[in-house]
Amino acid sequence: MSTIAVIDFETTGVSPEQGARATEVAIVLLEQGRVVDRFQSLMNAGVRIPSFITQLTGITNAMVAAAPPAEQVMGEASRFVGEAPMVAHNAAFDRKFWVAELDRAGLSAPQPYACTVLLSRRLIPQAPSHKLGSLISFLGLPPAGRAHRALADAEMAASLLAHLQQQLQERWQLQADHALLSSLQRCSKAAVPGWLAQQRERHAAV
DNA sequence: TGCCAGGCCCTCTTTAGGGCCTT
Repeated sequence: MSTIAVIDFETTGVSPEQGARATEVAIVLLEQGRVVDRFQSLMNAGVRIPSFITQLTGITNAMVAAAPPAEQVMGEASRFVGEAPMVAHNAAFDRKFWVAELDRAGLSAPQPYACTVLLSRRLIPQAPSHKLGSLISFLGLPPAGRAHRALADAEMAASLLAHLQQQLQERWQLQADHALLSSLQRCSKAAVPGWLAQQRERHAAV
């Protein structure tokens, strides 16, 4: 049975190359569209949190100071994910921090990533916004607690991913595993209808 | 004080520019 790990980081900024560090990580394991396990932890990377980040996330310096070291948390997160493929909302962002924080902990990051922003732009082009919270609201999916906290955002991204997988199955009769989603996100939006028809024919021929 | 990234998409494009999305 294929397991997908949906991840979300809270951080001190947008770029590890510019010194930003992770402050919290959450991972939700999905199997056939259902949540089967969760991991969440604040982490202490030894950096101060900018005030606007505290306003955005609610994560304070005191909270992070009381959290376990970043290296320890990333080691636990890495073991939790294993070799499962990963998905995030704007995966380019979370993947950078996944790679950077694991590298600091002396660990590799071999997992492939897919992105729910790219997927939703292709499968839900009519959405007025492709921000995570906006998509959840637009689709009528249940919110999962405070936005901009890692577990709530990971739960919402998982809910969005399950919805996209269901859409692929109901509208195009495609079992949306990670390989299919990764291929889909590399298509241009204009090419999606033809690509989906091609995939369905291929699936029917098997 | 103000700014800082980067990959993707769309269009008034392709020898480019601006907006989106993440914290």
